[in-house]
Amino acid sequence: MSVQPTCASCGEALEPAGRGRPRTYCSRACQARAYRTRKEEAPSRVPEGDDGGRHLTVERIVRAGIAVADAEGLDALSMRRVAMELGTGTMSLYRHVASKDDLVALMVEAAMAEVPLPDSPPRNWRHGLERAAHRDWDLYHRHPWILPRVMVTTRAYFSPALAADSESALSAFDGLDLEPADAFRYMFLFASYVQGVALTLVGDAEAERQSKAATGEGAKDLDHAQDPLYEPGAYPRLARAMRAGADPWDLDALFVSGLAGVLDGIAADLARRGKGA
Amino acid sequence: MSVQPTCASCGEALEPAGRGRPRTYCSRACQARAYRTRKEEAPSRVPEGDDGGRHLTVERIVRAGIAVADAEGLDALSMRRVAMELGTGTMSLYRHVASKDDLVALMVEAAMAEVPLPDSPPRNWRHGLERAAHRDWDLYHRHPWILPRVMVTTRAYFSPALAADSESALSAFDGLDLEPADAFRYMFLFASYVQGVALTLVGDAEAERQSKAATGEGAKDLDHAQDPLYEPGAYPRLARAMRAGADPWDLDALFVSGLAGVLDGIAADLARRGKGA
DNA sequence: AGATGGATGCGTACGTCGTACGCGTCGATG
DNA sequence: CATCGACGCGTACGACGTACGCATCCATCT
Repeated sequence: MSVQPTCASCGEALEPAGRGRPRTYCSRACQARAYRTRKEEAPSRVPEGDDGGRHLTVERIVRAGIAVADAEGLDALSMRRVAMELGTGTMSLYRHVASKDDLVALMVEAAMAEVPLPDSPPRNWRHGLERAAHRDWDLYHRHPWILPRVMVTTRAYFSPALAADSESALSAFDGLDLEPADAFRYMFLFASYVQGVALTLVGDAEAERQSKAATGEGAKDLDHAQDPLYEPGAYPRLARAMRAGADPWDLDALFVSGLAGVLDGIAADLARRGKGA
Repeated sequence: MSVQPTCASCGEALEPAGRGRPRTYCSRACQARAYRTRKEEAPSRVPEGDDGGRHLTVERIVRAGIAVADAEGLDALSMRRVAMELGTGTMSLYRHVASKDDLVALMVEAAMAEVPLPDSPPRNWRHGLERAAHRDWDLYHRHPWILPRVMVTTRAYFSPALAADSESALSAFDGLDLEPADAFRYMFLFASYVQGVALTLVGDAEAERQSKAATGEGAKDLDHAQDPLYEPGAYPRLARAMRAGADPWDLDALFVSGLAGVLDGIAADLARRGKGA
């Protein structure tokens, strides 16, 4: 009887998994099963509707976690902090959540479920992708902290919400009779761009929260004086670009502008393949 | 005399900065100055060439840190670990490095400096951006751990290497007589895409290292049986795409394919503005 | 030669984190 | 009324970043 940890779903032995965070499940299949069974066995003591606030549930824990992450970033999320928020002991959380990793995964699911997927078919593929892009953009605006998690999800974890998101984006090409591999390539280009911009958005949000906490106010525009990025000299082109235009950091405008470029690129490839639509 | 921390460069008071990691410098200007002075005052005791290995220097520390991060990921990087690698006491590192945050910043600089920027002017803007893209791609292949840092750098930190990278990419448009703001928009689109793909690359690298550490071998293709992403059902389009083609996870191929799309998009916008080149 | 003072190495200690373990208490069921 | 599983949580351990202060070394100046 060694101290080897076991998969929270199938109970099989689970290697310590190198130096990274300890794993909770042994495979994506196991994680998916855990989600399913959790949803099925929900009504335990309280008949589900009753949420007076006394009883500790997964939903309450996840909600509290999301509140903390929204307000103060993923760095501020600790099990002790969530427990304090709920007025319970730290270890009580582990009755409902397998690990911190698991909690964050559940938070991502819940946060993504909050922004609905479009349910009507798009007018055309371009409209479909634009809708999908703005949905994601909205998501990252509300919950910037989901990005670092998304970035690891594709291979290591399984996320129903993320899969549904991809599925929805892919459905934009439904009528076009594309090769599945081509549709996948387009979606990959599209999703990579959106996530790439999200990186900047998240970095901005983080920086803004930090400077807000430090100075008590949103220091949106610091003293660009002696900021090396704004001084011509080492980076003349960059400096010119940073000073130019209204505000190169109007991320929303940059996002839609770049998105148009991405869609134009896809359109060019579609035209080359004779699938105009 | 309070316990308030001070900026490592200008010595000014530095607010605790919310919940995030404690800051080391009070502004990008201060960080840039710290880099400059550090480079100037380098020859202290040992005349610089002598690197028998006995003496502790910033370079040795940074090299050790990079080695650890390359081999085991940023999660495995701790001050104690770096010190052990160098056979010194943990706190000795702080004589040469202001904080862990500072160390990571220096590691990013060193890692990026290792892959040279092109020094000849590009044949045309497309060639210039392709060169830049492949340089970044090479970078993320060698040092996946720099991405989470890059993602926060734009606003909160200043990185000479990153600025030089952007400057180099911008130079692709040199002959075209573009508005600075337009060139910036193109670069933003381009960089966002590259970073977005890098997200997937990094996630893959992380997952691979974990499964390698766990099973002792690179489990490149797990049992796709009962993997919910490969089973038609909940995600039919996605499942079809995942099964389709040779290997949808040939990231290098996906990268160049998507890059072509991005460049086509930029070309379309250039043509619309009558700047064909 | 001896004194001095800054630069350097590092041991100890504090407060944080995730979480293993085990005890106590409850409520539903026999 | 006895029992037993589900639940809440107090304590403790080994990681982490790093503040602080002492010891040592060497270049310099008397």
